[in-house]
Amino acid sequence: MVKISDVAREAGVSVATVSRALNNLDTVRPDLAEQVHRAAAQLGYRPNTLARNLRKQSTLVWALIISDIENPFFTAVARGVEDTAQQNGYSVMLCNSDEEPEKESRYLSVAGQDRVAGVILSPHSASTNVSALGRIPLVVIDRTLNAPFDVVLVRSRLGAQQATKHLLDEGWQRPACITGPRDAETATERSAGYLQALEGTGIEPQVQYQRFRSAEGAQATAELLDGENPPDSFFIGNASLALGVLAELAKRGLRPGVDVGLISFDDAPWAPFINPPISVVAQPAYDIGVQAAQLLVQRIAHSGPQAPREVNLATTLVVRESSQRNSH
Amino acid sequence: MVKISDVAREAGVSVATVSRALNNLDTVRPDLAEQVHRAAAQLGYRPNTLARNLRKQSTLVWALIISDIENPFFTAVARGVEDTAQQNGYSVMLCNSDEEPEKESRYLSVAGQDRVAGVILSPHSASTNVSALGRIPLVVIDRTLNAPFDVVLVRSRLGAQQATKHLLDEGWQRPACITGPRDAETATERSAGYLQALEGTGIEPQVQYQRFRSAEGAQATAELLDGENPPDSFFIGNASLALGVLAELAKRGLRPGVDVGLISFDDAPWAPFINPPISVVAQPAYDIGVQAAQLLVQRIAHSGPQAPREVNLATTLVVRESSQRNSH
DNA sequence: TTGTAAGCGTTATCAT
DNA sequence: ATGATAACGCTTACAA
Repeated sequence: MVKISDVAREAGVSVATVSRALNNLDTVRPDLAEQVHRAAAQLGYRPNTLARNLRKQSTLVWALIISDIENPFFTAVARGVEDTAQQNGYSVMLCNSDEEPEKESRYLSVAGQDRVAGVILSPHSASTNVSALGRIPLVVIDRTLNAPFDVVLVRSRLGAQQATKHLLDEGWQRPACITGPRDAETATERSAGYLQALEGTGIEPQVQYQRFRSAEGAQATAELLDGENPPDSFFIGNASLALGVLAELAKRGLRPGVDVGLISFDDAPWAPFINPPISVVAQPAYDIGVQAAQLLVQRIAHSGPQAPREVNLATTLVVRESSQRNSH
Repeated sequence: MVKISDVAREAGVSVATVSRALNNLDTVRPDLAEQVHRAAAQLGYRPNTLARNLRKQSTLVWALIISDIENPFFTAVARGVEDTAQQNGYSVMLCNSDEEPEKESRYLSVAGQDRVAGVILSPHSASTNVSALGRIPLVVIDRTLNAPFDVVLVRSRLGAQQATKHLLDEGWQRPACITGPRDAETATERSAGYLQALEGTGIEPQVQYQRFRSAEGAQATAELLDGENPPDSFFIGNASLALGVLAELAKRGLRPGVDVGLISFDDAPWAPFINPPISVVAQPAYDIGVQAAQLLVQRIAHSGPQAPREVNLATTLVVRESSQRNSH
């Protein structure tokens, strides 16, 4: 393996000059720099990242710790992070905490140990302990933390309110809300928006808090429909829940967009293609990733203490057929 | 930051002994080892991964380079790889090549540069150049490479044949095949299985080669249905295509499982939940990840030249409603 | 502007 | 079984 001293010999300069030239430090004479670059190219020199890391006590790698890699929302976020990282010379190590606190803390610990340059985290809970990171810059996404860090959020509540209002505007009379567990901020923000939309309408709110999974969506739907005051439409807190709702409705022969109204959070890949196409509240997932990455780049650059920043992004109401009346 | 020499002083031994004790090399007296561990714990010693990497010229990180992070198949693979890596003390850096050769080669280059301990790759094409990896162990998945490496594959052709035969057994008369582009091995293997199933039946095969995307699935369906010999059923090469097919069928008022038969490769999360539930050829995606990871662990352990191994996994036919006649 | 040399914190070799 | 000590390949004071 050709190293820096080989390049130095070939170029007839010292290793320090080679290092400076290769890192484009403008304290080196242009012609010498040129000479060094030629020598490096000729010998096929590849800097040894490992040595560089040890010397600088840091790497050019980010850790992106997300809570569910099988959720299309997070994969879109990941693409945003990755593209932006790339542009800034970083690689990203994608870690899937699978909503398990132990996995999450192990990844946090590995990130600290490996001296990654920065971390982007969608925390399992607001009380997630990030002390293992030491002074490594951190950006939080999707949910807030009980500590002052840069964070990128979406206005979930507003999106939920708009979706529910849309249901009402379409003429549905009794919308219900099926969302995630009470201890998930994303879940409660969405039900809060739903409740806001119902304020002053005289409609009695019905909210089901379940885990963000298909089976639970089906079960919640069944309970609501079998209840005293069966809803005629649904605002659903995420795409997995929506699948379960759809299955239960199909089982009962209830057609979305005709017999029942339906709108869901998150624009899953399947939403536009199934029958009928599903109306959704789309989150700017890719952009969340980009914004978080940009905050991280800045945080790394100005490593001094700096007030935490918060970025809030808007959702988009995408009206397809499932939320309309008599669309068939 | 407390380092190995601090532990050495605290324990009253040399740094060499500390290193040996901490790495559980049984060449150290038990009581001394005990003493070292206590000292390390007391001081809160955390080994510096960066120094270790430089010294060993390798890391405890794998690169997993997949071609599409938004494809549920690959995310399931990723989970299998990650869990197994974890168990063996490795972290995994997930890289999304997005089917772009340039991204793929950049990741290959970063992996080589960063001296990762091993790489698992779903190559964009059979001629992907992996020379940037040097002697870093490599395991290939999903598609083969024009070079002798360990590989984990699925018996796609057999799965496709079974699916098509199932369509025939259900009484469908003219199944068509919609699959990926001709230069994708996974695509052609699936059409090959379809063709095999039709051999000797007197049925005229109809195959559409398209990109693995929803829009193309819709278009192919339209072309087939508007053709001279419209099919009465479809064997579809992957889940994205299937979404497009479903959309086109809905547009024409054709109901899967009643007016038309339908079975698709890949058990997407939405497949069981939509109306009607979709029959599929399920790939053992998680297990592919596990197997690939295990091959990699072994390859790393026995770094000497060793004959490449090939693991072939079977698909599972999952019959739901879309492939049946008169299921309603 | 350039060169010399001192680390960065381990692991591994070689004596003892 | 243990201890000194030389790498690993780079970056960066400090000196010139």
